[in-house]
Amino acid sequence: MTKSSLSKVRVRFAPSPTGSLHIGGLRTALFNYFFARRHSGAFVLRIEDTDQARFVREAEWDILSGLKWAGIEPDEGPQQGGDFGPYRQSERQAMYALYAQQLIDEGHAYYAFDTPEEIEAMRERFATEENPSPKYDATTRGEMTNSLGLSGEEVRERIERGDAHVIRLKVDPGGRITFQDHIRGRVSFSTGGIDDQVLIKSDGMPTYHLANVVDDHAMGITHVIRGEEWLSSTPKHILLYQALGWEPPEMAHMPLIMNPGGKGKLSKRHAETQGLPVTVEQCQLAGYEPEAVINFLALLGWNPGDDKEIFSLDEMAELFSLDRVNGGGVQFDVNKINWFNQQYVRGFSVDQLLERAEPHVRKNASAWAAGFFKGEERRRQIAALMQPRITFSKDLSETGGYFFEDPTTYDEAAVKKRWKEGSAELLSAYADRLGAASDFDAAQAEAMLRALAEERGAGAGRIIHPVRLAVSGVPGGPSLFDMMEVLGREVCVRRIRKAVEVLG
RNA sequence: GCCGCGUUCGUCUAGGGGUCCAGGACGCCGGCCUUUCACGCCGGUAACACGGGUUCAAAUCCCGUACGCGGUACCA
Repeated sequence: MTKSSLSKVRVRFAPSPTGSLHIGGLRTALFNYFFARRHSGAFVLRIEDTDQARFVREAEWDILSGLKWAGIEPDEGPQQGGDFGPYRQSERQAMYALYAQQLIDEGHAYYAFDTPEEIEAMRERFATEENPSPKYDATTRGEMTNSLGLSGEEVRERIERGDAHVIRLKVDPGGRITFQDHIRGRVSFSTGGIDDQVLIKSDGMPTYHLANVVDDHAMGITHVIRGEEWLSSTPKHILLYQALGWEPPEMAHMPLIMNPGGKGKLSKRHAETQGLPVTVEQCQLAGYEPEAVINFLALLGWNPGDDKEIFSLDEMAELFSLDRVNGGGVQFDVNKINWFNQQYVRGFSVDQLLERAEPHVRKNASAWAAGFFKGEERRRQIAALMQPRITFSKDLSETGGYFFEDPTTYDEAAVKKRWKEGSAELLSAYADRLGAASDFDAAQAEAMLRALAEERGAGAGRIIHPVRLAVSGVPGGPSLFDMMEVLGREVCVRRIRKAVEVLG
């Protein structure tokens, strides 16, 4: 019986607050969240702020709001509290110091006084072709300044004097660490390849390794689900669990999201050069719907085994299983995430679509954006007409401006193709009839147009296309007559006459 | 360099000894619908990294090679 099968599942998402929430991080959070929900467990947020140099004040807020946007709020965390707090590592320092001391007392760890320069010198001294980067480990620690070689007296003296020092784990090189990874199966490392890991840094802060192990244990974490970049740290962590006399949690290392092309982890730098949304913030700005983003992210490396692709958060949480997560890295495909977005946009009710578009429209200062908020019913008509033609809800605020403003230019290629000899005359006649008609709606506009075409012995297309051009300025868009009805008679007549004047 | 993980259409994947001359989705290309553009529908393109085993039978199991990625910090 493993520990996890006996106790309630507890997982954690443990980002360090160094910047905005990366979608790779969101995906890790998502998988943890799914696993927790699937097993009726708890999803814990822990902030790993032990690196003072890289700490970013707003990052914690950013992470939280990113998770909230995605719909996965933690059950426990710095904001929501919980029985295992505090949830920021900077507030748990005393605990790390306590266990570090215990490790020293029991001979599993030692003080080291070497300066970075001295360590660098050691590396240079022992570097060979086969081993270009020697480690601080069993083979070299005898050469260094640490409590293993110094007398107890001298160690005490140095510490009291305030000499900079760290605490290192004493790794026995003769062992082998083997563990069962839920995604990769059996994974095995020789301890000979592991250096004497720093546990407490000279500023008194714990390193990731110590803090992580202590907290996962103290917080009752049963399953560690994290990115593959941690796989080779896992034996260090298991060594720590052993030294502390604790049972390690279950492990699962997720495949990484790679740049398009497969070169390296998806990076912010890459995002900038290729315009990819790499952070939650960028996703929001680009107008992605959260449902699309989480659906896309979840299916990167995981799938429930059938052909279905569109899943709600709840469905995924219900179906999720670590056994169905693949081991290989996955490339970010902007086409696919756009397709997901389009699927969700198309599935929205008109009111939902409008609701999603609104914040984006508000940022748009154009005259027509102002017009967008004028008539409720009209806005709904426009949204309904545009819905099958857009990928992002915010496209409502970026294409289809002709619903609000008269076109000022006419698509050149379309003019060349559609504006023929006689177009001007036909359009003038059509405008006259529209103006004189007793009624005006889509059906009327169409009937009049077709009647005119027939009278003149011309195909309806000879009028439809130039009218579309006159009315919208562009070659594509919703059904011409629906569009005309929404615009209203006066506007249509005005635009047609204007086009006749401009295009001759 | 060393250690670890990975490798099915361009991409995300199904499949885990016979049902696979490998299925789905995105993309791309054609067609239908529509006198627009989309949507939708129909069709097409395209893959088991390579080499050895094991087996009556291998995409599936084993070994090796290649390639990719990750790690190799007082960063997480």
